Amino acid sequence: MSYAPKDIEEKWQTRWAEARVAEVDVSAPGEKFYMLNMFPYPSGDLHVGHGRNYILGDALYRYFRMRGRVALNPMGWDAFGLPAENAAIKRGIHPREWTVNNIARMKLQFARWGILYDWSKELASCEPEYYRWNQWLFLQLYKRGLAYRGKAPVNWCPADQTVLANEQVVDGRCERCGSEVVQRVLEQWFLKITDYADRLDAGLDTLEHWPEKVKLMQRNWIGRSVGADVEFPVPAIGGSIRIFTTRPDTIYGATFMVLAPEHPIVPALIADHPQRAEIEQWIAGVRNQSNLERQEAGKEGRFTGKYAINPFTNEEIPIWLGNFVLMQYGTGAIMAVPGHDQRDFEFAQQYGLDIRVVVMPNVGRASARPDGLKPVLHEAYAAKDDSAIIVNSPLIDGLAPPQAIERIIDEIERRGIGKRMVRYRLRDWLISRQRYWGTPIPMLYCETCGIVPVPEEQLPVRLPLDVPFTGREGNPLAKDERFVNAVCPECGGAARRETDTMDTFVDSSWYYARFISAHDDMKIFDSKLVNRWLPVDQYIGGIEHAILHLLYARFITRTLHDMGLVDFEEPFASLFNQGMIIKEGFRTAAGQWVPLDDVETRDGTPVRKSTGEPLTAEMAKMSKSQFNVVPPDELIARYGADTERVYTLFIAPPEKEAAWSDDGVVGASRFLNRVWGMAPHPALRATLSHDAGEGLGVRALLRKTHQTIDTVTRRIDRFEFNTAISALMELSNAIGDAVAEGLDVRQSYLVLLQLLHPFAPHITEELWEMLGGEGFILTSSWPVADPALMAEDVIVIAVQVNGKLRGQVEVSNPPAEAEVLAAVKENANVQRWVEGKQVVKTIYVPGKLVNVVVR
RNA sequence: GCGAAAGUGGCGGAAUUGGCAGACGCGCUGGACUUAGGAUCCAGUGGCCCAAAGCCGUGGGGGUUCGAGUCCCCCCUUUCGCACCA
Repeated sequence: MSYAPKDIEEKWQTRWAEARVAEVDVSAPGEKFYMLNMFPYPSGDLHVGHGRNYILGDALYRYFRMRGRVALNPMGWDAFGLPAENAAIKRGIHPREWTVNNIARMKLQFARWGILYDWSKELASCEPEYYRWNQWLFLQLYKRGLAYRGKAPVNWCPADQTVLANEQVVDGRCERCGSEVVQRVLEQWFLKITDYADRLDAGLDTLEHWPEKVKLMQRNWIGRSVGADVEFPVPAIGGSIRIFTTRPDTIYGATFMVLAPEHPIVPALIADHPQRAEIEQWIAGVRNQSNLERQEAGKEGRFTGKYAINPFTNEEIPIWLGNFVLMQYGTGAIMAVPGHDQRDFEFAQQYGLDIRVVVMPNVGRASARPDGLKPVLHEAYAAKDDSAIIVNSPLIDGLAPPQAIERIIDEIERRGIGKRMVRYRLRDWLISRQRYWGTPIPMLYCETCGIVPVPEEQLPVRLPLDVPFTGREGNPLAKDERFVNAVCPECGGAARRETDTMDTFVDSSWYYARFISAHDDMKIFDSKLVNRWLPVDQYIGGIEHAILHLLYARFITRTLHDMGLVDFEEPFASLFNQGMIIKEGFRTAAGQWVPLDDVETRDGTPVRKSTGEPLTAEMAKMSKSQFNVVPPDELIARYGADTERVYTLFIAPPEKEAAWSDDGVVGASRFLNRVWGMAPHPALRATLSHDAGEGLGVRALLRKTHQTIDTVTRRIDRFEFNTAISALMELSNAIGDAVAEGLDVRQSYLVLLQLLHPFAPHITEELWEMLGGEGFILTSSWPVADPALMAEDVIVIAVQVNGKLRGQVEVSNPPAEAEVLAAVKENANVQRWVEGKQVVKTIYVPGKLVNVVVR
C-alpha cells in the first residue's frame, strides 16, 4: 500500500475537528500550558514562510499535550487596519467583507497544515464583541489619567488626509500613495506609557526566557539615562536655563551651552540680536528638516549673543543654538563639554569655541599622566569608569568619574541649582488614527462640557458599516452625520463624537487575556481564570514585533495589574522569534523583479524570457511583489502537509533565516515515505520480547530507540527542531536496517511514531491506527527514555600514548576503575584513572601522555 | 560611529563539559529497476593522492592545553539593531 497523503490528511483533519480535540475547558484541572502564536493580520493568502511560524507552534502544542499538559492553543485575528481599507477603496469591497473572506481562507489553510487551534475561543478585533472592551479599557485608562489629549507633531499625508504611523512612512513618503509626508502639529490622543518607563525597563530583568536581543532592543528604546538637571543662570534675561546631563562630573569643562533651535526661550534670547531675521530663518529651516536631513546636514549653529554662567567655574559661557540638540529629549538644552563629548567637540572645532580638559586617563602618578591638557578628544578622556580621573575641577579633583558624579550632584542639590534625574527616550504612545477601519475612540466633545467620555453602559460605540469609501477625502467617519452627532451624557446638549480610531496596536496589547473568556459580554475577562492561565507559557512571533507590540503589551498588562484585574506584570513568560523564510527571486539590472514564468536559464545564467536581458538571482523575503512566494497548496497536493511541516522545521534552526529549496523538500518526503514503507512489514506484527539470547541487533536498536527519545525530548525543549528531526531520521534508518535483517522492530517503530507526531501528525495518526494503537496518538503519552537501556553494554577504550595508539581494550560499561586501570597499565604503564560519565576522560601522567578514548 | 550576533564541505546545517570535525538532509558521481525519469532503491561523496599509507583541513594570525570548531588576545568579513538621546 502506498502512501497517499491527501486522503490520510483529510481523514485526520476531519476527525480532529469532529472530536474537538483542541477545545480546552479553562476551568478543568491539570497543569496548564498556554501556547500562543501572535495573532495574524488577516491579509489573505498564507505562504510557506508564514507556515513556519504556525507549524512551529503546533508542533510545540502537540508535544506539550503528549507530555500531559492541559494545553491551550487559541487563535484570533488582528482584524482592523489599513490594508482592509485600501482594498475597499481600490476594489469596492467593504473592509469587513474583505476581512471576513480572508479569515475564512486562512482558517482553511491552517486546517490543511494540520494545525490544531481551539476555535471555540476565536476572536476578531474588528467585531464589536471584542472592540467594545478595547473602548472600555481606554475609558479606564482615561479615568486614571493614562489617556490624554495633547498636541504633537505627527506624520501627515496630505493626499490621504491622515496621520500615519512611523512605520507607514517609508523614506519620508507615504507607503500607500507615495506623497511626501509632512510634519504637522495636531491634537491627538496619547497613552501615557512614559509613566511606566521605569517599570518596563526594570521588568526586562525578570524575563529569563526572552531573547537577549529583544530585551536589548526594548532597553534601548526605553533609553534610561541617569544624570542630573542643572540650572545655568542667564543674567541678560534675568532667568536661567535648565540642562540635563549624564556627566555632571565634567561640568567644569562646560565652556558653552547649546539649545535646540525650537527651545521656547530662544525668542527672548535673540530678541535684540542684530541678525535676528537671519537666525529666525535658519531656525525655520531646521524645523522643517526631518531628523535624518538634520543629521545629514552636519552640525550647524548660531550664537545667540547671550551668555550663561557656569555655576561651578562662575565663567560666562556663550549660549549657542545647534541643530544637533533635540527638543524632544531631556530639556532641549545641553551644557557642552567639548573636551569629552564627540558632538560638542565637533561643534567647538567648527566654531572655534574653548575646549577644556577635565578628565584624564588614570595612570597612577600625576607625573606619569600624558600632558593631557591639550584640546583633543580621545577615548580615554571620555571614560566614565575608574580608568579615568577628574582634573581641573577644584571640588572633585582626583576622583574617578563614578565618585565625582555622586559628589558633584550632592553639591548641586545642596546649592539648590538642580537635582538627580533619570530620563527616558521613550515617548508617549500616540494612538489616534484618522482612519475608518479601527476601534472608535469612545469620547465626545460637548460645546458646554468639553471632552466627555462615553458612559460605559453605552459601549460599544459601534463602527457604522454603511459608509462610502472614496479614499481621497479623509476619514469617512468624520462625514457620517449619524455617527458624529451625539448627545452629551452630562448636560444632554449636542455633542460631537470623536471620529479618530485607535491604533491597532491597542487591539493587540491585551488579546492574549481575552482568549481565556473570549465570549464574556459582561466584562473584559474573568480575572480568576486569567490569573490561572497567564502569563502565556510560550509566545511565538516575528522579530519585527520586538519593540512595538511587545512593549505595548507589557505596558497594558501593567495598567491591568494596577487596576487590580490581573496579578502579574509580564504577559509572556517565554518568547521565541522564528526566522523568516527567504527564497531566490530574479531582478533586472534596473532592479525590477521578474515573474518566474518569465525567467529561463541560458548558458547557466538566468535571463528574462520576454526580452532576453540578463537577470540576477537574489535571496529575499517571500513576497508577492518579488514573485518568490511558495504557496502551500501545490506543495501539499504533491507531497502532503506532513512533508511541508517536516521540511519547514528541518530546513534550519528555527530562529534563523532559512532559504527555501524546492529540491530540499523531497528529502522530507522520502523520509516520510520510508517511515510509511516500513509499516506493513511482517516484522511489525510480531511480538517483541527481550529474553536473553536475543540477537545483538535487537539490543542495539532498543538502545538507539531510547537514546533517540532522550535526544529528541531535550532538543524540542531547546527549540532544536532541525536536529530533533535528524535524530528521528537516524532512528528511522536504524529501524529500516533492522527490518531488512528481519528483526522485530515493533516497539521501536511505535516510539518513532510518537516522537514524530508533533512534526508529522497525520501520517503518524494513520500508522498508529493501523498498528492497533488506542485513541489518537495525540492523546497518547510521550515516551520516556530508560537510562539503563540507553547505555552501551561494553565500550572499547583506545590507549594512546603521546598520540600513538598503544592498544584497544574492551571494558564493561560503566567501566570499573580497576578494570580500565589494569587495561591501561598493561598497555601504557599508567598510574591514575579519571572517570568521566560515559566517555572516558583524559589520563595524564607527567612525562607521559596517555589518551583514553571511547570507541 | 555605537551596540549585538555570527563566520565549519558545492548547499542547508551537526558536534553536553575542550576529546574520532562534517551527524542528518540536499546536490553530485556510479549502479539497479525502467519505454522514460524531475519516480524509487543501493553504494560513494571535505581536500591533496590512480590507490593505499600519509598529510592538510572549522575566516586570518598568535596563545593556553597532552588535546581547540569550542577557551584567551589581535585582525578581517558578514548580518542585524540603534542612529546626534547630551
